[in-house]
Amino acid sequence: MKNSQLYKGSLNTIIMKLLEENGKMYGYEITQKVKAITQGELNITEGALYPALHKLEAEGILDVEIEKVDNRMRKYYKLTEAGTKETVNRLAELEDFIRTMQSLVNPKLEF
Amino acid sequence: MKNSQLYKGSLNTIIMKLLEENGKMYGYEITQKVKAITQGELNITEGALYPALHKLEAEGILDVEIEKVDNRMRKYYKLTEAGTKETVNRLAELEDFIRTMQSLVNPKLEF
DNA sequence: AGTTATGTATAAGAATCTTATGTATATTTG
DNA sequence: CAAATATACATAAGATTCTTATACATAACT
Repeated sequence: MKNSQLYKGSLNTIIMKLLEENGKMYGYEITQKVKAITQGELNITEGALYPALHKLEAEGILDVEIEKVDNRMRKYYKLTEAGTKETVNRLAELEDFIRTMQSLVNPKLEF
Repeated sequence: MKNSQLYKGSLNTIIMKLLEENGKMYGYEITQKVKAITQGELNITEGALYPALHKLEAEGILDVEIEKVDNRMRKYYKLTEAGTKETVNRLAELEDFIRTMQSLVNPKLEF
């Protein structure tokens, strides 16, 4: 998704957070949204996104709903009830992670 | 290194930052230092650490120096000149990454 | 007419990490 | 004193995640 290896492992959290915020989204929409929010910093590739979405669906985190718009297929994903709960955990983990990395990189400061 | 997948890809940056700060360190020392700094949050496994050190050495980022202390072997690693330069880049990448993740998770706030 | 944008999908390979195992010495604990 | 824990390095098999390439299809722009 980026030249930097750091983004590895963060895709699921990103997807879940966006869905929590926007209710339902389709794959292509997610890629564009992330690109916009990060001002081009982060480009999610399809090869990473679609398998991730399928896996989250298989795990019961996401529900899917197919629509046809302008004669093109769209698969809208939204969080299940379990997915909504899990998102809370994932976001807490992300905050812990960021705090931990800050403490490693900036050991002098308090956060 | 942790139950959370988020730490994937951050090991190299962590190693390089610690070596930048402490001059030279050996593997086991790194694992203990990280555990201490993060108050147990992050435990680097040997299966991740040693291959990472070997690779950084092969890439010319690290130099190695073997010592024998208390009849036990220690391999001290330190940044090469190129490694020191690269560390600057990696830390900048980490800050960008953290900022980007913040903007995704906390889109209302400014950073 | 050809390129770009929209939209989803998968497969091969790379990279990173987990888990398990192996070797060896020193120290602590029951 | 024997056993467990700590110190110290190493690798191999497998899991997971991602990149890169490819594939299909329609819409819009140039």
